[in-house]
Amino acid sequence: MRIATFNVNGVNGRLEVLLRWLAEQEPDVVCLQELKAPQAKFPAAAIARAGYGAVWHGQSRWNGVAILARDTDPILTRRGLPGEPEEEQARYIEAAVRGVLIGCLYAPNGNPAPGPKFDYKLRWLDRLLSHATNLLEAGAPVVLAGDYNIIPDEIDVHKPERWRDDALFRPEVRQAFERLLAQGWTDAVRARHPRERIFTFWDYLRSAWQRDAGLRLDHLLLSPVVVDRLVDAGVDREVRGLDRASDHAPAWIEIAA
DNA sequence: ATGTCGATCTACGATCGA
Repeated sequence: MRIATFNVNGVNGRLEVLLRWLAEQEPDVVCLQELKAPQAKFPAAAIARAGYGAVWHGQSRWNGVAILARDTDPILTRRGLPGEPEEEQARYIEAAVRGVLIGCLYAPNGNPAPGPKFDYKLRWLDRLLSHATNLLEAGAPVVLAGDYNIIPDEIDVHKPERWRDDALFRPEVRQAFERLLAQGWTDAVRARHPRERIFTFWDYLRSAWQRDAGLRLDHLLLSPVVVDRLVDAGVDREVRGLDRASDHAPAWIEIAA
């Protein structure tokens, strides 16, 4: 069973790229972020024609998250994190697919730091950590996948010194990621490739893709029972090189059925 | 400092967030 996460950067603007990748890789579960589409404009019909059921949490202009499931419908368990105000940004959705609970998240970018956007990012991560610890309690198989907007470590960024003061790499957010791991979650791609330089994002600016000046921002965190089933993990880099590509590439895990 | 996207409005260019 293959579970992937992909920040599409506009689900309608990138529909061709998304459908092509779905057809080629046939992932069983897909977490999408940055839909940039209101609830009514999610391309559910085209995605259904590709063979996927979907649940989504849209928002006009920005944010937006979705969970797709091949040949079945995800069973929605929540939209938004616990304790969020009703008018909160659309950054979290959760559903059960084939016996695995899938949390799909899009953490705030947080730049510029310091500032109100950075403060919002830290508050949002606090809410995520509270929910994450509750998810572990039952001992069920859970995958928390998405764009964390966190560079976990120096190996995850092409030039660490240039990113020292950026909201993606500040100690406060790296510590939030470490606290998730301390709760008992496993960073699947890093666990599978302990010393490899792996990126999931390349900026549109300054020919970042051509220079391979990337960052690793998209992560799949596994609860302990899922780690026991982990077979492989990786990144579909070639998707970043397609015409009209997102600035992110999909990251994925393969777990024993 | 650099300077690219998608979506949306300020609407055939400008803006915001990333």
